[in-house]
Amino acid sequence: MLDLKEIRKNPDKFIELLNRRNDDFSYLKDLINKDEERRELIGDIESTKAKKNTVSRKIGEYKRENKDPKPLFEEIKSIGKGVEAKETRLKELEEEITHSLLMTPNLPLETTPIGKDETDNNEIKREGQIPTFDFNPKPHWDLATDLDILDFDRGAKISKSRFTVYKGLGARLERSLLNFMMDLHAKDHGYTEIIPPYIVNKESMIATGQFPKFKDDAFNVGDDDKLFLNPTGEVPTINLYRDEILDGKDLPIKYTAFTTAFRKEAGSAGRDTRGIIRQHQFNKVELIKFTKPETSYDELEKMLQNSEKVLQVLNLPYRVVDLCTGDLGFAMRKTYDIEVWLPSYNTYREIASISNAEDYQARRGNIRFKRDKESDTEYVHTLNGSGLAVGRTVVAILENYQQKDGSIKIPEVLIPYMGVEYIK
RNA sequence: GGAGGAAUACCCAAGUCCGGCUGAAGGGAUCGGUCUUGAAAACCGACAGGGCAUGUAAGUGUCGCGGGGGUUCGAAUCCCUCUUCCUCCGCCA
Repeated sequence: MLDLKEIRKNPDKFIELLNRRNDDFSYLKDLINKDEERRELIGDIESTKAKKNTVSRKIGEYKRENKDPKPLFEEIKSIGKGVEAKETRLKELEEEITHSLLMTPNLPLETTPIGKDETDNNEIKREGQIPTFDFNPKPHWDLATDLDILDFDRGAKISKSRFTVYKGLGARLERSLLNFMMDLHAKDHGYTEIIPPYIVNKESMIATGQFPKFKDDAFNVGDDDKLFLNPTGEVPTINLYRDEILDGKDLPIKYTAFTTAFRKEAGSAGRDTRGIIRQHQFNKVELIKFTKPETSYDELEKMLQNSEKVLQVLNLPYRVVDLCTGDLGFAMRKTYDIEVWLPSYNTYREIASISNAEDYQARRGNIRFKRDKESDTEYVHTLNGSGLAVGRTVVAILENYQQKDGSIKIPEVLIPYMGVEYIK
Protein backbone atom coordinates (compact mmCIF):
# COMPACT_ATOMS: atom_id res chain seq x y z
CA MET A 1 0.00 0.00 0.00
CA LEU A 2 1.25 3.43 -0.84
CA ASP A 3 1.59 6.11 1.81
CA LEU A 4 -1.19 8.63 1.39
CA LYS A 5 0.80 11.22 3.30
CA GLU A 6 3.52 10.94 0.69
CA ILE A 7 1.02 11.06 -2.16
CA ARG A 8 -0.41 14.22 -0.63
CA LYS A 9 2.95 15.92 -0.83
CA ASN A 10 3.44 15.26 -4.51
CA PRO A 11 0.43 13.72 -6.21
CA ASP A 12 1.53 14.50 -9.76
CA LYS A 13 4.75 12.60 -9.31
CA PHE A 14 2.92 9.56 -8.03
CA ILE A 15 0.38 9.65 -10.81
CA GLU A 16 3.04 10.07 -13.47
CA LEU A 17 5.07 7.10 -12.24
CA LEU A 18 2.03 4.90 -11.76
CA ASN A 19 0.68 5.76 -15.19
CA ARG A 20 3.78 4.10 -16.61
CA ARG A 21 1.98 0.88 -15.75
CA ASN A 22 -0.28 1.76 -18.66
CA ASP A 23 -3.31 2.63 -16.62
CA ASP A 24 -4.91 5.83 -15.35
CA PHE A 25 -4.23 6.73 -11.76
CA SER A 26 -5.52 10.28 -11.73
CA TYR A 27 -8.12 9.16 -9.18
CA LEU A 28 -5.41 9.69 -6.58
CA LYS A 29 -6.28 13.39 -6.65
CA ASP A 30 -9.80 12.57 -5.64
CA LEU A 31 -8.38 10.44 -2.88
CA ILE A 32 -6.54 13.42 -1.49
CA ASN A 33 -9.76 15.38 -1.30
CA LYS A 34 -11.44 12.56 0.52
CA ASP A 35 -8.53 12.42 2.91
CA GLU A 36 -8.88 16.15 3.51
CA GLU A 37 -12.52 15.68 4.45
CA ARG A 38 -11.61 12.71 6.57
CA ARG A 39 -9.09 14.62 8.61
CA GLU A 40 -11.46 17.47 9.15
CA LEU A 41 -14.10 15.09 10.44
CA ILE A 42 -11.63 13.46 12.79
CA GLY A 43 -10.76 16.83 14.27
CA ASP A 44 -14.45 17.60 14.75
CA ILE A 45 -15.38 14.29 16.27
CA GLU A 46 -12.43 14.17 18.59
CA SER A 47 -12.94 17.61 20.05
CA THR A 48 -16.59 16.74 20.70
CA LYS A 49 -15.50 13.57 22.40
CA ALA A 50 -13.00 15.46 24.49
CA LYS A 51 -15.73 17.76 25.77
CA LYS A 52 -18.01 14.85 26.45
CA ASN A 53 -15.34 12.96 28.32
CA THR A 54 -14.70 15.93 30.59
CA VAL A 55 -18.34 16.19 31.60
CA SER A 56 -18.63 12.44 32.01
CA ARG A 57 -15.74 12.43 34.41
CA LYS A 58 -17.39 15.26 36.29
CA ILE A 59 -20.58 13.23 36.65
CA GLY A 60 -18.54 10.53 38.31
CA GLU A 61 -17.03 13.03 40.69
CA TYR A 62 -20.41 14.53 41.57
CA LYS A 63 -21.85 11.12 42.35
CA ARG A 64 -18.97 10.29 44.62
CA GLU A 65 -19.39 13.58 46.44
CA ASN A 66 -23.16 13.10 46.62
CA LYS A 67 -23.84 16.19 44.57
CA ASP A 68 -26.72 16.29 42.15
CA PRO A 69 -25.43 15.57 38.61
CA LYS A 70 -28.68 16.54 36.88
CA PRO A 71 -27.47 19.83 35.42
CA LEU A 72 -24.54 17.98 33.86
CA PHE A 73 -26.91 15.62 32.07
CA GLU A 74 -28.55 18.62 30.48
CA GLU A 75 -25.16 19.89 29.45
CA ILE A 76 -23.98 16.65 27.95
CA LYS A 77 -27.09 16.21 25.88
CA SER A 78 -26.27 19.26 23.82
CA ILE A 79 -22.68 18.20 23.25
CA GLY A 80 -23.22 14.89 21.51
CA LYS A 81 -25.49 16.20 18.80
CA GLY A 82 -24.53 15.50 15.20
CA VAL A 83 -21.58 13.26 15.95
CA GLU A 84 -23.29 10.16 14.77
CA ALA A 85 -23.78 11.44 11.24
CA LYS A 86 -20.17 12.54 11.16
CA GLU A 87 -18.97 9.18 12.33
CA THR A 88 -20.98 7.42 9.67
CA ARG A 89 -19.50 9.67 7.02
CA LEU A 90 -16.01 9.15 8.41
CA LYS A 91 -16.35 5.40 8.27
CA GLU A 92 -17.58 5.60 4.72
CA LEU A 93 -14.63 7.77 3.71
CA GLU A 94 -12.14 5.52 5.41
CA GLU A 95 -13.49 2.49 3.62
CA GLU A 96 -13.31 4.24 0.27
CA ILE A 97 -9.78 5.46 0.86
CA THR A 98 -8.52 2.10 2.07
CA HIS A 99 -10.14 0.26 -0.80
CA SER A 100 -8.64 2.64 -3.34
CA LEU A 101 -5.22 2.28 -1.82
CA LEU A 102 -5.49 -1.50 -1.75
CA MET A 103 -6.36 -1.44 -5.44
CA THR A 104 -3.44 0.81 -6.30
CA PRO A 105 -0.23 -1.00 -7.27
CA ASN A 106 3.23 -0.20 -6.07
CA LEU A 107 5.11 2.68 -7.60
CA PRO A 108 7.60 1.59 -10.26
CA LEU A 109 11.11 2.80 -9.70
CA GLU A 110 12.12 5.91 -11.60
CA THR A 111 14.69 3.77 -13.41
CA THR A 112 12.35 0.93 -14.31
CA PRO A 113 12.25 0.62 -18.10
CA ILE A 114 9.00 1.98 -19.44
CA GLY A 115 7.12 -0.44 -21.62
CA LYS A 116 3.97 -2.22 -22.59
CA ASP A 117 4.67 -5.92 -22.00
CA GLU A 118 7.43 -8.50 -21.68
CA THR A 119 8.83 -7.58 -25.08
CA ASP A 120 9.95 -4.27 -23.57
CA ASN A 121 11.89 -5.84 -20.73
CA ASN A 122 15.49 -4.87 -20.53
CA GLU A 123 17.96 -7.71 -20.93
CA ILE A 124 20.81 -7.38 -18.48
CA LYS A 125 22.94 -10.40 -19.21
CA ARG A 126 23.15 -13.89 -20.66
CA GLU A 127 24.96 -16.76 -19.04
CA GLY A 128 25.73 -20.31 -20.05
CA GLN A 129 26.11 -22.11 -23.32
CA ILE A 130 23.02 -22.71 -25.40
CA PRO A 131 23.17 -26.41 -26.32
CA THR A 132 23.45 -27.50 -29.90
CA PHE A 133 21.98 -30.80 -30.99
CA ASP A 134 22.97 -33.01 -33.90
CA PHE A 135 19.44 -34.32 -33.88
CA ASN A 136 15.96 -32.84 -33.60
CA PRO A 137 15.43 -31.97 -29.93
CA LYS A 138 12.04 -32.89 -28.57
CA PRO A 139 9.78 -30.81 -26.36
CA HIS A 140 9.64 -31.93 -22.75
CA TRP A 141 6.14 -33.34 -23.00
CA ASP A 142 7.24 -35.79 -25.69
CA LEU A 143 10.43 -36.70 -23.84
CA ALA A 144 8.52 -37.23 -20.60
CA THR A 145 5.75 -39.25 -22.18
CA ASP A 146 8.23 -41.49 -23.98
CA LEU A 147 10.18 -42.02 -20.78
CA ASP A 148 6.95 -42.53 -18.83
CA ILE A 149 7.91 -40.00 -16.17
CA LEU A 150 5.00 -37.55 -16.57
CA ASP A 151 1.40 -38.64 -17.06
CA PHE A 152 -0.72 -35.80 -18.36
CA ASP A 153 -3.83 -37.78 -19.22
CA ARG A 154 -4.19 -39.42 -15.87
CA GLY A 155 -3.44 -36.12 -14.10
CA ALA A 156 -6.38 -34.63 -15.95
CA LYS A 157 -8.54 -37.65 -15.19
CA ILE A 158 -7.84 -37.52 -11.48
CA SER A 159 -8.22 -33.78 -11.24
CA LYS A 160 -8.51 -31.64 -14.35
CA SER A 161 -6.32 -30.23 -17.09
CA ARG A 162 -3.12 -28.50 -15.97
CA PHE A 163 -2.64 -31.16 -13.29
CA THR A 164 0.03 -33.76 -13.93
CA VAL A 165 1.23 -36.98 -12.35
CA TYR A 166 4.98 -37.26 -11.80
CA LYS A 167 6.12 -40.84 -12.01
CA GLY A 168 9.25 -42.87 -11.38
CA LEU A 169 12.42 -40.93 -12.07
CA GLY A 170 10.30 -37.93 -13.00
CA ALA A 171 8.97 -37.81 -9.45
CA ARG A 172 12.46 -38.37 -8.16
CA LEU A 173 13.85 -35.56 -10.30
CA GLU A 174 11.30 -33.16 -8.85
CA ARG A 175 12.13 -34.29 -5.33
CA SER A 176 15.87 -34.16 -5.98
CA LEU A 177 15.65 -30.65 -7.33
CA LEU A 178 13.75 -29.23 -4.43
CA ASN A 179 16.10 -30.89 -1.96
CA PHE A 180 19.09 -29.61 -3.87
CA MET A 181 17.71 -26.09 -3.97
CA MET A 182 16.74 -26.04 -0.31
CA ASP A 183 20.17 -27.38 0.62
CA LEU A 184 21.94 -24.77 -1.46
CA HIS A 185 20.05 -21.84 0.02
CA ALA A 186 19.92 -23.11 3.58
CA LYS A 187 23.43 -24.48 3.87
CA ASP A 188 25.45 -22.31 1.49
CA HIS A 189 23.48 -19.08 1.27
CA GLY A 190 22.45 -18.74 4.91
CA TYR A 191 18.68 -18.75 4.58
CA THR A 192 16.56 -20.39 7.26
CA GLU A 193 14.32 -23.17 5.99
CA ILE A 194 10.57 -22.75 6.23
CA ILE A 195 7.71 -25.03 5.40
CA PRO A 196 4.65 -22.85 5.97
CA PRO A 197 0.93 -23.63 5.76
CA TYR A 198 -0.27 -23.94 2.18
CA ILE A 199 -3.71 -22.61 2.99
CA VAL A 200 -3.82 -18.95 3.89
CA ASN A 201 -6.50 -16.54 4.99
CA LYS A 202 -7.80 -13.40 3.37
CA GLU A 203 -5.73 -11.08 5.51
CA SER A 204 -2.56 -12.76 4.34
CA MET A 205 -3.59 -12.46 0.71
CA ILE A 206 -4.33 -8.77 1.20
CA ALA A 207 -0.97 -8.12 2.84
CA THR A 208 1.10 -9.47 -0.02
CA GLY A 209 -1.09 -7.85 -2.66
CA GLN A 210 -3.07 -10.72 -4.22
CA PHE A 211 -6.32 -9.40 -2.79
CA PRO A 212 -8.58 -7.64 -3.42
CA LYS A 213 -7.58 -7.14 -7.03
CA PHE A 214 -6.57 -10.64 -8.11
CA LYS A 215 -9.05 -12.69 -6.19
CA ASP A 216 -10.13 -14.61 -9.27
CA ASP A 217 -6.70 -16.22 -9.55
CA ALA A 218 -6.93 -17.97 -6.19
CA PHE A 219 -8.54 -21.28 -5.26
CA ASN A 220 -10.99 -20.77 -2.44
CA VAL A 221 -10.99 -23.62 0.06
CA GLY A 222 -14.40 -24.47 1.45
CA ASP A 223 -16.18 -21.84 -0.62
CA ASP A 224 -16.68 -19.60 2.40
CA ASP A 225 -14.35 -16.89 1.17
CA LYS A 226 -12.04 -17.20 4.15
CA LEU A 227 -9.26 -19.58 3.21
CA PHE A 228 -7.33 -19.93 -0.02
CA LEU A 229 -4.67 -22.16 -1.49
CA ASN A 230 -1.49 -20.15 -1.51
CA PRO A 231 -0.45 -19.00 -4.99
CA THR A 232 3.21 -18.67 -3.99
CA GLY A 233 5.36 -19.25 -0.94
CA GLU A 234 5.72 -15.51 -0.71
CA VAL A 235 2.25 -15.24 0.82
CA PRO A 236 2.63 -17.39 3.92
CA THR A 237 6.28 -16.47 4.40
CA ILE A 238 5.91 -12.69 4.25
CA ASN A 239 2.91 -13.03 6.53
CA LEU A 240 5.01 -14.67 9.22
CA TYR A 241 5.51 -11.20 10.63
CA ARG A 242 2.22 -9.55 9.83
CA ASP A 243 1.25 -7.16 12.64
CA GLU A 244 4.59 -7.57 14.33
CA ILE A 245 7.40 -5.23 15.28
CA LEU A 246 10.80 -6.75 14.61
CA ASP A 247 14.04 -5.94 16.36
CA GLY A 248 16.30 -4.03 14.00
CA LYS A 249 19.24 -6.07 15.26
CA ASP A 250 17.71 -9.19 13.67
CA LEU A 251 17.53 -7.71 10.18
CA PRO A 252 17.96 -8.82 7.51
CA ILE A 253 15.91 -11.95 8.12
CA LYS A 254 16.32 -14.52 5.35
CA TYR A 255 14.03 -17.47 4.69
CA THR A 256 13.94 -20.13 2.06
CA ALA A 257 10.52 -21.71 1.88
CA PHE A 258 9.37 -24.84 0.20
CA THR A 259 5.75 -24.63 -0.88
CA THR A 260 3.38 -26.00 -3.41
CA ALA A 261 1.76 -23.12 -5.29
CA PHE A 262 -1.79 -23.21 -6.61
CA ARG A 263 -3.10 -20.93 -9.31
CA LYS A 264 -6.30 -20.81 -11.26
CA GLU A 265 -4.54 -19.30 -14.26
CA ALA A 266 -7.83 -17.60 -14.97
CA GLY A 267 -6.46 -15.29 -17.63
CA SER A 268 -4.26 -17.87 -19.33
CA ALA A 269 -6.78 -20.11 -21.07
CA GLY A 270 -5.16 -21.58 -24.15
CA ARG A 271 -1.62 -20.56 -23.23
CA ASP A 272 1.07 -23.16 -22.63
CA THR A 273 -1.46 -25.95 -22.67
CA ARG A 274 1.12 -28.62 -23.42
CA GLY A 275 3.57 -29.88 -20.87
CA ILE A 276 4.11 -28.59 -17.37
CA ILE A 277 5.12 -25.00 -18.03
CA ARG A 278 1.81 -23.70 -16.73
CA GLN A 279 0.13 -25.82 -14.08
CA HIS A 280 -2.53 -25.23 -11.45
CA GLN A 281 -0.23 -26.86 -8.93
CA PHE A 282 3.53 -26.64 -8.83
CA ASN A 283 6.37 -26.75 -6.37
CA LYS A 284 8.51 -23.80 -5.65
CA VAL A 285 11.48 -22.96 -3.52
CA GLU A 286 11.14 -19.35 -2.50
CA LEU A 287 13.58 -16.83 -1.08
CA ILE A 288 12.23 -14.17 1.27
CA LYS A 289 13.96 -11.32 3.02
CA PHE A 290 12.91 -8.71 5.55
CA THR A 291 15.39 -5.85 5.50
CA LYS A 292 16.03 -2.33 6.63
CA PRO A 293 15.14 0.21 3.97
CA GLU A 294 18.71 1.29 3.34
CA THR A 295 19.94 -2.22 2.51
CA SER A 296 17.10 -3.64 0.48
CA TYR A 297 18.62 -3.05 -2.94
CA ASP A 298 21.92 -4.62 -1.92
CA GLU A 299 19.96 -7.56 -0.63
CA LEU A 300 18.05 -7.72 -3.88
CA GLU A 301 21.29 -8.08 -5.85
CA LYS A 302 22.47 -10.81 -3.50
CA MET A 303 19.18 -12.60 -3.83
CA LEU A 304 19.47 -12.47 -7.60
CA GLN A 305 22.90 -14.06 -7.32
CA ASN A 306 21.58 -16.76 -4.99
CA SER A 307 18.88 -17.53 -7.48
CA GLU A 308 21.24 -17.52 -10.47
CA LYS A 309 23.52 -19.87 -8.62
CA VAL A 310 20.97 -22.66 -8.97
CA LEU A 311 21.08 -22.38 -12.74
CA GLN A 312 24.84 -22.03 -12.81
CA VAL A 313 25.36 -25.17 -10.77
CA LEU A 314 22.85 -27.04 -12.90
CA ASN A 315 24.67 -25.68 -15.90
CA LEU A 316 21.57 -24.33 -17.59
CA PRO A 317 21.76 -21.38 -19.99
CA TYR A 318 19.76 -18.37 -18.86
CA ARG A 319 19.40 -14.63 -19.09
CA VAL A 320 18.38 -11.94 -16.63
CA VAL A 321 15.93 -9.21 -17.53
CA ASP A 322 14.85 -6.06 -15.72
CA LEU A 323 11.07 -6.02 -15.97
CA CYS A 324 9.50 -3.02 -17.65
CA THR A 325 6.62 -1.09 -16.13
CA GLY A 326 4.07 -3.05 -18.15
CA ASP A 327 5.29 -6.42 -16.90
CA LEU A 328 6.12 -5.44 -13.33
CA GLY A 329 4.09 -7.21 -10.66
CA PHE A 330 1.40 -5.35 -8.75
CA ALA A 331 3.19 -5.18 -5.40
CA MET A 332 6.71 -4.64 -6.68
CA ARG A 333 8.91 -1.63 -7.27
CA LYS A 334 11.58 -3.55 -9.10
CA THR A 335 11.77 -7.07 -10.47
CA TYR A 336 14.42 -9.14 -12.17
CA ASP A 337 13.25 -12.17 -14.06
CA ILE A 338 15.56 -15.05 -14.76
CA GLU A 339 14.67 -16.83 -17.95
CA VAL A 340 16.02 -20.25 -18.79
CA TRP A 341 16.72 -21.45 -22.29
CA LEU A 342 14.21 -23.98 -23.57
CA PRO A 343 15.24 -25.61 -26.84
CA SER A 344 11.74 -26.67 -27.87
CA TYR A 345 10.52 -23.09 -27.55
CA ASN A 346 13.75 -21.84 -29.05
CA THR A 347 13.65 -19.02 -26.54
CA TYR A 348 14.13 -18.10 -22.90
CA ARG A 349 11.22 -18.71 -20.55
CA GLU A 350 10.70 -17.31 -17.06
CA ILE A 351 11.93 -19.59 -14.31
CA ALA A 352 12.43 -17.11 -11.48
CA SER A 353 11.33 -13.67 -10.40
CA ILE A 354 13.31 -11.64 -7.88
CA SER A 355 11.66 -8.52 -6.53
CA ASN A 356 11.82 -5.73 -4.05
CA ALA A 357 8.45 -4.53 -2.77
CA GLU A 358 10.13 -1.99 -0.50
CA ASP A 359 7.57 -1.05 2.16
CA TYR A 360 4.50 -1.72 0.03
CA GLN A 361 3.70 -5.13 1.51
CA ALA A 362 4.98 -4.11 4.93
CA ARG A 363 2.38 -1.33 5.02
CA ARG A 364 -0.42 -3.65 3.96
CA GLY A 365 0.67 -6.27 6.46
CA ASN A 366 1.80 -3.83 9.14
CA ILE A 367 5.29 -5.33 9.39
CA ARG A 368 7.60 -2.95 11.19
CA PHE A 369 10.86 -2.79 13.05
CA LYS A 370 12.61 -0.67 15.64
CA ARG A 371 16.27 0.16 15.38
CA ASP A 372 16.47 0.26 19.17
CA LYS A 373 14.23 0.69 22.16
CA GLU A 374 13.83 4.44 21.87
CA SER A 375 13.51 4.79 18.13
CA ASP A 376 10.26 5.09 16.23
CA THR A 377 8.84 2.17 14.37
CA GLU A 378 9.60 1.94 10.67
CA TYR A 379 8.30 -0.33 7.96
CA VAL A 380 10.64 -3.09 6.82
CA HIS A 381 11.33 -3.75 3.19
CA THR A 382 10.22 -7.12 1.88
CA LEU A 383 11.91 -9.00 -0.93
CA ASN A 384 11.08 -12.25 -2.54
CA GLY A 385 12.55 -14.39 -5.22
CA SER A 386 12.20 -17.82 -6.71
CA GLY A 387 14.93 -20.15 -5.93
CA LEU A 388 13.54 -21.65 -8.29
CA ALA A 389 10.25 -22.83 -9.69
CA VAL A 390 10.86 -26.57 -9.50
CA GLY A 391 8.52 -27.72 -12.28
CA ARG A 392 10.03 -25.39 -14.81
CA THR A 393 13.49 -26.50 -13.75
CA VAL A 394 12.43 -30.06 -14.55
CA VAL A 395 11.38 -28.82 -17.98
CA ALA A 396 14.72 -27.09 -18.47
CA ILE A 397 16.69 -30.18 -17.51
CA LEU A 398 14.64 -32.50 -19.68
CA GLU A 399 14.99 -30.29 -22.71
CA ASN A 400 18.58 -29.13 -22.31
CA TYR A 401 19.99 -32.45 -21.16
CA GLN A 402 18.20 -34.66 -23.66
CA GLN A 403 20.28 -37.16 -25.62
CA LYS A 404 19.91 -38.45 -29.11
CA ASP A 405 18.32 -41.69 -27.88
CA GLY A 406 15.68 -39.76 -25.93
CA SER A 407 17.31 -40.32 -22.57
CA ILE A 408 18.13 -37.53 -20.15
CA LYS A 409 21.57 -36.99 -18.72
CA ILE A 410 21.41 -36.00 -15.06
CA PRO A 411 23.35 -32.84 -14.14
CA GLU A 412 26.41 -33.69 -12.09
CA VAL A 413 25.19 -32.02 -8.92
CA LEU A 414 21.91 -33.97 -8.92
CA ILE A 415 23.41 -37.44 -9.30
CA PRO A 416 23.82 -37.95 -5.53
CA TYR A 417 20.17 -37.00 -5.10
CA MET A 418 18.95 -39.09 -8.05
CA GLY A 419 21.11 -42.14 -7.59
CA VAL A 420 21.31 -42.55 -11.37
CA GLU A 421 23.19 -40.81 -14.15
CA TYR A 422 20.51 -41.07 -16.80
CA ILE A 423 16.78 -41.20 -17.08
CA LYS A 424 16.09 -43.75 -19.76
C1' G B 1 -17.93 -33.15 16.21
C1' G B 2 -19.72 -32.78 21.80
C1' A B 3 -19.00 -30.51 26.92
C1' G B 4 -16.55 -27.02 29.77
C1' G B 5 -12.77 -23.04 30.78
C1' A B 6 -9.79 -18.91 29.38
C1' A B 7 -7.72 -14.29 26.66
C1' U B 8 -5.52 -7.76 30.93
C1' A B 9 0.81 -4.16 29.14
C1' C B 10 7.80 -7.70 27.66
C1' C B 11 6.33 -12.12 31.14
C1' C B 12 3.27 -13.66 35.42
C1' A B 13 -0.99 -11.71 37.53
C1' A B 14 -5.26 -8.63 40.47
C1' G B 15 -9.60 -6.22 39.02
C1' U B 16 -14.94 -8.28 35.86
C1' C B 17 -20.30 -10.70 40.35
C1' C B 18 -22.07 -4.82 42.50
C1' G B 19 -20.03 0.25 35.44
C1' G B 20 -17.35 6.15 37.39
C1' C B 21 -10.82 8.50 42.38
C1' U B 22 -8.37 1.64 37.07
C1' G B 23 -5.11 6.15 31.32
C1' A B 24 -5.18 -0.38 34.92
C1' A B 25 -2.75 -3.12 41.81
C1' G B 26 1.27 -6.50 42.81
C1' G B 27 5.49 -9.46 41.25
C1' G B 28 9.28 -10.69 37.62
C1' A B 29 12.29 -9.11 33.61
C1' U B 30 14.64 -4.76 31.59
C1' C B 31 17.08 0.06 32.05
C1' G B 32 19.48 3.93 35.32
C1' G B 33 21.62 4.76 40.17
C1' U B 34 23.62 3.76 45.42
C1' C B 35 26.85 0.26 47.69
C1' U B 36 31.40 -2.87 46.05
C1' U B 37 38.31 -3.71 44.03
C1' G B 38 34.70 -6.08 40.57
C1' A B 39 30.27 -8.83 40.62
C1' A B 40 26.04 -10.84 43.17
C1' A B 41 22.61 -9.48 46.85
C1' A B 42 20.16 -5.42 48.99
C1' C B 43 18.22 -0.63 48.44
C1' C B 44 16.50 3.80 45.43
C1' G B 45 14.47 5.36 40.77
C1' A B 46 12.28 4.61 35.71
C1' C B 47 9.01 1.43 32.96
C1' A B 48 2.46 0.34 28.65
C1' G B 49 3.21 -0.26 23.67
C1' G B 50 0.99 1.43 19.36
C1' G B 51 -2.33 3.92 15.76
C1' C B 52 -4.78 8.41 14.37
C1' A B 53 -5.53 13.93 14.45
C1' U B 54 -3.15 18.58 15.40
C1' G B 55 1.55 21.23 15.99
C1' U B 56 8.18 23.45 13.46
C1' A B 57 8.59 21.34 18.22
C1' A B 58 7.60 20.54 23.34
C1' G B 59 2.90 19.14 23.73
C1' U B 60 -2.43 18.45 23.40
C1' G B 61 -6.54 15.49 22.03
C1' U B 62 -8.56 10.73 20.58
C1' C B 63 -8.65 5.30 20.42
C1' G B 64 -6.46 1.13 23.18
C1' C B 65 -7.61 -4.60 28.92
C1' G B 66 -7.97 -10.86 22.17
C1' G B 67 -10.91 -8.53 17.30
C1' G B 68 -15.59 -6.21 15.82
C1' G B 69 -20.34 -4.23 17.23
C1' G B 70 -24.00 -2.57 21.00
C1' U B 71 -26.19 -0.50 25.81
C1' U B 72 -24.81 3.94 28.84
C1' C B 73 -23.49 10.71 30.23
C1' G B 74 -19.58 6.97 31.35
C1' A B 75 -17.46 -0.03 29.98
C1' A B 76 -11.51 -4.08 31.37
C1' U B 77 -16.29 -4.56 34.07
C1' C B 78 -23.10 -5.37 31.10
C1' C B 79 -25.06 -7.49 26.11
C1' C B 80 -24.17 -9.59 21.01
C1' U B 81 -20.66 -11.63 17.68
C1' C B 82 -16.05 -13.48 15.83
C1' U B 83 -11.10 -15.39 16.65
C1' U B 84 -7.45 -17.92 19.33
C1' C B 85 -5.76 -21.02 23.27
C1' C B 86 -6.48 -24.82 27.22
C1' U B 87 -9.01 -29.33 29.54
C1' C B 88 -12.12 -33.67 28.92
C1' C B 89 -14.82 -36.95 25.43
C1' G B 90 -15.31 -38.76 20.31
C1' C B 91 -12.78 -39.47 15.57
C1' C B 92 -8.12 -39.71 13.14
C1' A B 93 -2.37 -39.66 10.25
